[in-house]
Amino acid sequence: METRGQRSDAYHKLREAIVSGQYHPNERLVEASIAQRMGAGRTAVRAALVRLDQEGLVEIEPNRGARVRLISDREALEIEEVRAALEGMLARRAATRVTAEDLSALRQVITKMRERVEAGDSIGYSELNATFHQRIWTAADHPTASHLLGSLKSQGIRFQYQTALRPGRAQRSLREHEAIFGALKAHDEDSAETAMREHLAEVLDTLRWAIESQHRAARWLPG
Amino acid sequence: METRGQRSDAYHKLREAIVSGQYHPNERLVEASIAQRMGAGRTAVRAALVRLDQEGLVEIEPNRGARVRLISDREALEIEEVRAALEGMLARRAATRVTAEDLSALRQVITKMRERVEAGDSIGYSELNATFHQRIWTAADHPTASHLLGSLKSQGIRFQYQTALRPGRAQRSLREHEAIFGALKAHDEDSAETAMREHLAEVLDTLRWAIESQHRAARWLPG
DNA sequence: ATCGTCAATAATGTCGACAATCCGATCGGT
DNA sequence: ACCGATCGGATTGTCGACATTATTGACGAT
Repeated sequence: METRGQRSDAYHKLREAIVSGQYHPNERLVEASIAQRMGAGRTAVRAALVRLDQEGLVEIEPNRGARVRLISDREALEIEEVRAALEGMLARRAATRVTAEDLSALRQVITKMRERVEAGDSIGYSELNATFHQRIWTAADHPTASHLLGSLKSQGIRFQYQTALRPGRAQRSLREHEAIFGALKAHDEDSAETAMREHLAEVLDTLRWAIESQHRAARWLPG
Repeated sequence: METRGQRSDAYHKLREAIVSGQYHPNERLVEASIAQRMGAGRTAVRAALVRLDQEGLVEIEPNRGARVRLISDREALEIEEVRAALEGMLARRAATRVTAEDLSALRQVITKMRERVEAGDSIGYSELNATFHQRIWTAADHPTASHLLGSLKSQGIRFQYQTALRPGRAQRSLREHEAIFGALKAHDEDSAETAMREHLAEVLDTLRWAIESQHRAARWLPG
């Protein structure tokens, strides 16, 4: 029965396409073409767009259609700030809840991170970074916050690798992660939260630097 | 020339109706009847429901329709935790950004709060409470966080007045607000954040108490 | 050449109809 | 009386058609 998996995942497909960069910021999202491209009806696509709009990934202007929402520099910084506040809280919670498996998984991630740093592989490092943080989310066992963080993350995706460009950042970042790990291992709530906050404060600074240096570059090569 | 203001505000209307308690948790939301009741087409109502689902106010089960989402006790506590983390950050930001008008507005609110406490008017106090916090949001000038807080608040609406039931709570709450105000007035970031965090930690405790005492009551009067 | 007007086109917004699905009730067998 | 199958009403899901609205480009007046 029904070989084709035509479900209501127009939403998931479209979301994935946007997050993975197949559609660029400000690019128009025409219902008909999307519908055709992913073999769904216009109705389903419309519903997906409404959801994505509510989620902040897409912007719908009445009678003018939908486009991929462009996250401004300022907004990216705000997102990072929110992330810091939320993850600080999660780190605190995680400190009293991490299981042995969590800790061993985290330790493994850190080991791989160290490899990546020594290999000078920034993007590999960034990905491990993401899994490290997400493991803490699950350890914290806090669906509400995790959900929000996931949503914010996909909005900030455009800035994901920007922070890795700063020279020497990876080494420092690695040390910060080790500090977080240590606090979690010791089940020390306060240290865990502060370590996480300090880490994300650094990230925030680095992001500010990246954005600033981007502006500087744009001024040299106008157009 | 359309005298009737039939716009796409099916969403706003429905949202307001849910938040204001016209529809109870778990109540079914039948597209046809809602459409009729608010003079919109089924299409618009459908779109509104999708948005509300994404927003967390409504739950759509495929082929089974939409109902007002019931926020569990656990979730209410999680929401309050997130709120604490976010508002702590906002208080810190506000400390360096409050204007003279902000401060005078806050002072006024506190004055009215004191009146309400002395009059024993818990619900009047709760409303002032909301305006106090929201004024801080605007002072913090942080759209991303404010937006999230607004959304969370409407989800937790069911528990809004629960915390006011605890004896003596209002007096303590008032003192906490005064502390926050003092820190903001002094433009002291650290104090502002800690004051806000301590305040919301108290609120969280009170909420735990309220939920617990509710359970206790339910055990005595089964059914 | 510049500006405004207007038509042609493309895309969105909305409606009605119908198919698919679910829920409850009725009915028959044991 | 109990249980499972079956039918009917109610509701959701989807499609196609059409009206509405923006956008583009051509045209003509100044």
